[in-house]
Amino acid sequence: AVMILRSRFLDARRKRRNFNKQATEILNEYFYSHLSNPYPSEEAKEELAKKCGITVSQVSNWFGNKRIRYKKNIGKFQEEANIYAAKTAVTATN
Amino acid sequence: FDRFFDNAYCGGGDPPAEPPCPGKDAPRTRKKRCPYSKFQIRELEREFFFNVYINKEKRLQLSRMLNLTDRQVKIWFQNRRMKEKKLSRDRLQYFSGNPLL
DNA sequence: GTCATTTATCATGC
DNA sequence: GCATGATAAATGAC
Repeated sequence: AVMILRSRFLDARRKRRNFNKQATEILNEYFYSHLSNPYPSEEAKEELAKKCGITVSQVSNWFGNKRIRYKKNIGKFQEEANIYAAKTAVTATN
Repeated sequence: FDRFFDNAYCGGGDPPAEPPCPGKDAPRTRKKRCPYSKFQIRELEREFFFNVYINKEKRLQLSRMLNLTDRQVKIWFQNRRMKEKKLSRDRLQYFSGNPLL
Protein backbone atom coordinates (compact mmCIF):
# COMPACT_ATOMS: atom_id res chain seq x y z
CA ALA A 1 0.00 0.00 0.00
CA VAL A 2 2.80 2.36 0.91
CA MET A 3 4.49 1.59 -2.35
CA ILE A 4 1.34 2.35 -4.27
CA LEU A 5 0.93 5.69 -2.52
CA ARG A 6 4.57 6.47 -3.09
CA SER A 7 4.41 5.69 -6.76
CA ARG A 8 1.22 7.69 -7.14
CA PHE A 9 2.89 10.62 -5.42
CA LEU A 10 5.81 10.51 -7.80
CA ASP A 11 3.58 10.18 -10.83
CA ALA A 12 1.26 12.95 -9.70
CA ARG A 13 4.19 15.24 -9.22
CA ARG A 14 5.47 14.58 -12.70
CA LYS A 15 2.21 14.63 -14.54
CA ARG A 16 1.05 18.07 -15.41
CA ARG A 17 -2.58 19.13 -15.51
CA ASN A 18 -3.99 22.49 -16.47
CA PHE A 19 -5.74 24.50 -13.81
CA ASN A 20 -9.46 24.90 -14.10
CA LYS A 21 -10.81 28.06 -15.68
CA GLN A 22 -11.89 29.57 -12.38
CA ALA A 23 -8.46 29.24 -10.83
CA THR A 24 -6.87 30.84 -13.88
CA GLU A 25 -9.38 33.65 -13.65
CA ILE A 26 -8.45 34.34 -10.04
CA LEU A 27 -4.73 34.27 -10.73
CA ASN A 28 -5.00 36.51 -13.77
CA GLU A 29 -7.22 38.90 -11.89
CA TYR A 30 -4.59 39.33 -9.23
CA PHE A 31 -1.77 39.54 -11.74
CA TYR A 32 -3.28 42.27 -13.88
CA SER A 33 -4.54 44.26 -10.92
CA HIS A 34 -0.99 44.27 -9.52
CA LEU A 35 0.80 44.68 -12.82
CA SER A 36 3.16 47.29 -11.40
CA ASN A 37 4.29 44.86 -8.73
CA PRO A 38 3.10 41.32 -9.47
CA TYR A 39 4.78 39.81 -6.42
CA PRO A 40 2.16 38.49 -3.99
CA SER A 41 3.26 38.17 -0.39
CA GLU A 42 3.40 34.81 1.30
CA GLU A 43 0.02 35.49 2.88
CA ALA A 44 -1.47 36.51 -0.45
CA LYS A 45 -0.09 33.36 -2.01
CA GLU A 46 -1.73 31.23 0.64
CA GLU A 47 -5.03 32.97 0.10
CA LEU A 48 -4.80 32.58 -3.65
CA ALA A 49 -3.88 28.94 -3.23
CA LYS A 50 -6.91 28.33 -1.08
CA LYS A 51 -9.25 30.12 -3.43
CA CYS A 52 -7.84 28.32 -6.45
CA GLY A 53 -7.66 24.92 -4.86
CA ILE A 54 -3.95 24.55 -5.56
CA THR A 55 -0.77 24.59 -3.51
CA VAL A 56 1.32 27.62 -2.63
CA SER A 57 4.13 26.21 -4.72
CA GLN A 58 1.81 26.07 -7.70
CA VAL A 59 0.88 29.70 -7.13
CA SER A 60 4.56 30.62 -7.07
CA ASN A 61 5.15 28.64 -10.25
CA TRP A 62 2.25 30.34 -11.97
CA PHE A 63 3.43 33.83 -11.10
CA GLY A 64 7.01 33.01 -12.03
CA ASN A 65 5.95 31.75 -15.44
CA LYS A 66 3.45 34.55 -15.91
CA ARG A 67 5.93 37.32 -15.11
CA ILE A 68 8.63 36.12 -17.47
CA ARG A 69 6.28 35.23 -20.29
CA TYR A 70 4.44 38.51 -19.97
CA LYS A 71 7.67 40.47 -19.95
CA LYS A 72 9.00 38.53 -22.89
CA ASN A 73 6.01 39.34 -25.07
CA ILE A 74 3.74 42.01 -23.68
CA GLY A 75 1.94 42.37 -26.98
CA LYS A 76 0.68 38.83 -26.90
CA PHE A 77 -0.97 39.43 -23.54
CA GLN A 78 -2.40 42.83 -24.39
CA GLU A 79 -5.85 41.53 -25.14
CA GLU A 80 -5.89 39.48 -21.97
CA ALA A 81 -4.69 42.48 -19.99
CA ASN A 82 -7.53 44.63 -21.34
CA ILE A 83 -10.09 42.02 -20.42
CA TYR A 84 -9.03 41.86 -16.80
CA ALA A 85 -8.50 45.60 -16.62
CA ALA A 86 -12.11 46.09 -17.68
CA LYS A 87 -13.24 43.41 -15.27
CA THR A 88 -11.58 45.02 -12.28
CA ALA A 89 -12.89 48.39 -13.38
CA VAL A 90 -16.42 47.04 -13.34
CA THR A 91 -16.03 45.47 -9.91
CA ALA A 92 -14.55 48.73 -8.65
CA THR A 93 -17.52 50.74 -9.75
CA ASN A 94 -19.95 48.34 -8.09
CA PHE B 1 36.58 10.69 -22.01
CA ASP B 2 33.41 10.80 -20.04
CA ARG B 3 32.44 13.97 -21.79
CA PHE B 4 32.12 12.20 -25.11
CA PHE B 5 29.65 9.64 -23.91
CA ASP B 6 27.16 11.94 -22.35
CA ASN B 7 26.76 15.48 -23.43
CA ALA B 8 28.61 17.45 -20.85
CA TYR B 9 28.80 20.34 -23.19
CA CYS B 10 28.74 22.87 -20.41
CA GLY B 11 31.57 23.98 -18.33
CA GLY B 12 33.40 21.19 -20.00
CA GLY B 13 37.11 21.12 -20.44
CA ASP B 14 37.10 24.82 -21.03
CA PRO B 15 36.80 26.65 -17.74
CA PRO B 16 37.46 30.10 -19.21
CA ALA B 17 34.20 30.00 -21.10
CA GLU B 18 33.16 33.19 -19.35
CA PRO B 19 35.85 35.78 -18.89
CA PRO B 20 35.95 37.32 -15.45
CA CYS B 21 36.98 40.48 -17.27
CA PRO B 22 38.43 42.31 -14.31
CA GLY B 23 37.76 45.92 -13.74
CA LYS B 24 35.32 47.30 -16.14
CA ASP B 25 33.13 47.26 -19.20
CA ALA B 26 31.36 44.00 -19.96
CA PRO B 27 27.87 44.45 -18.51
CA ARG B 28 28.70 40.96 -17.45
CA THR B 29 26.07 38.76 -18.99
CA ARG B 30 24.19 36.27 -16.90
CA LYS B 31 25.53 32.80 -17.47
CA LYS B 32 23.22 30.83 -19.67
CA ARG B 33 21.42 28.03 -17.92
CA CYS B 34 23.04 24.81 -18.93
CA PRO B 35 21.57 21.42 -17.94
CA TYR B 36 24.09 18.95 -16.58
CA SER B 37 24.73 15.56 -18.07
CA LYS B 38 23.49 12.29 -16.64
CA PHE B 39 27.00 11.47 -15.54
CA GLN B 40 27.41 14.77 -13.74
CA ILE B 41 24.05 14.36 -12.02
CA ARG B 42 24.84 10.82 -10.94
CA GLU B 43 28.08 11.83 -9.31
CA LEU B 44 26.56 14.87 -7.65
CA GLU B 45 23.67 12.80 -6.31
CA ARG B 46 26.06 10.15 -5.08
CA GLU B 47 27.98 12.67 -3.04
CA PHE B 48 24.77 14.30 -1.86
CA PHE B 49 23.61 10.95 -0.54
CA PHE B 50 26.67 10.71 1.70
CA ASN B 51 26.56 14.27 2.95
CA VAL B 52 24.06 16.95 2.22
CA TYR B 53 26.74 19.52 2.97
CA ILE B 54 29.93 19.19 1.00
CA ASN B 55 33.24 20.49 2.24
CA LYS B 56 35.64 22.57 0.23
CA GLU B 57 38.04 19.74 -0.33
CA LYS B 58 35.53 17.35 -1.87
CA ARG B 59 33.96 20.20 -3.74
CA LEU B 60 37.17 20.99 -5.56
CA GLN B 61 37.71 17.32 -6.25
CA LEU B 62 34.20 16.89 -7.64
CA SER B 63 34.36 20.03 -9.74
CA ARG B 64 37.53 18.80 -11.40
CA MET B 65 36.10 15.36 -12.06
CA LEU B 66 32.91 16.77 -13.59
CA ASN B 67 34.44 19.73 -15.37
CA LEU B 68 32.39 22.16 -13.36
CA THR B 69 33.49 25.15 -11.35
CA ASP B 70 33.50 24.98 -7.56
CA ARG B 71 30.84 27.66 -7.65
CA GLN B 72 28.63 25.45 -9.81
CA VAL B 73 29.05 22.52 -7.46
CA LYS B 74 28.37 24.71 -4.46
CA ILE B 75 25.21 26.11 -6.03
CA TRP B 76 24.10 22.65 -7.11
CA PHE B 77 24.22 21.48 -3.49
CA GLN B 78 22.29 24.53 -2.38
CA ASN B 79 19.59 23.95 -4.95
CA ARG B 80 19.56 20.27 -4.17
CA ARG B 81 18.95 20.95 -0.49
CA MET B 82 16.07 23.24 -1.41
CA LYS B 83 14.67 20.53 -3.63
CA GLU B 84 14.85 18.02 -0.83
CA LYS B 85 13.06 20.40 1.48
CA LYS B 86 10.31 20.95 -1.06
CA LEU B 87 9.93 17.23 -1.65
CA SER B 88 9.47 16.78 2.09
CA ARG B 89 6.81 19.48 2.18
CA ASP B 90 4.96 18.00 -0.78
CA ARG B 91 5.13 14.49 0.67
CA LEU B 92 3.77 15.73 3.97
CA GLN B 93 0.92 17.58 2.34
CA TYR B 94 0.15 14.71 0.03
CA PHE B 95 0.04 11.96 2.62
CA SER B 96 -1.53 13.94 5.44
CA GLY B 97 -4.34 16.04 4.05
CA ASN B 98 -5.74 13.46 1.71
CA PRO B 99 -7.46 10.25 2.69
CA LEU B 100 -7.62 9.76 -1.08
CA LEU B 101 -7.27 6.59 -3.02
C1' DG C 1 24.24 29.20 4.81
C1' DT C 2 18.63 29.84 3.24
C1' DC C 3 15.41 31.22 -0.03
C1' DA C 4 12.62 33.88 -3.42
C1' DT C 5 13.64 34.92 -7.93
C1' DT C 6 14.92 34.63 -13.05
C1' DT C 7 15.75 32.07 -17.09
C1' DA C 8 15.86 28.24 -20.02
C1' DT C 9 14.45 23.58 -20.55
C1' DC C 10 11.58 19.71 -19.96
C1' DA C 11 7.11 17.25 -20.23
C1' DT C 12 2.57 17.20 -21.07
C1' DG C 13 -2.20 18.80 -22.78
C1' DC C 14 -4.92 19.65 -26.53
C1' DG D 1 2.27 23.05 -33.10
C1' DC D 2 2.30 25.98 -29.30
C1' DA D 3 0.24 26.85 -24.45
C1' DT D 4 1.13 25.66 -19.92
C1' DG D 5 2.75 23.77 -15.49
C1' DA D 6 6.93 21.94 -13.30
C1' DT D 7 11.73 21.50 -12.85
C1' DA D 8 16.73 22.54 -13.35
C1' DA D 9 20.83 26.17 -13.39
C1' DA D 10 22.05 30.67 -11.92
C1' DT D 11 21.65 35.14 -9.40
C1' DG D 12 21.00 38.11 -5.56
C1' DA D 13 19.03 39.62 -1.15
C1' DC D 14 19.81 38.89 3.60
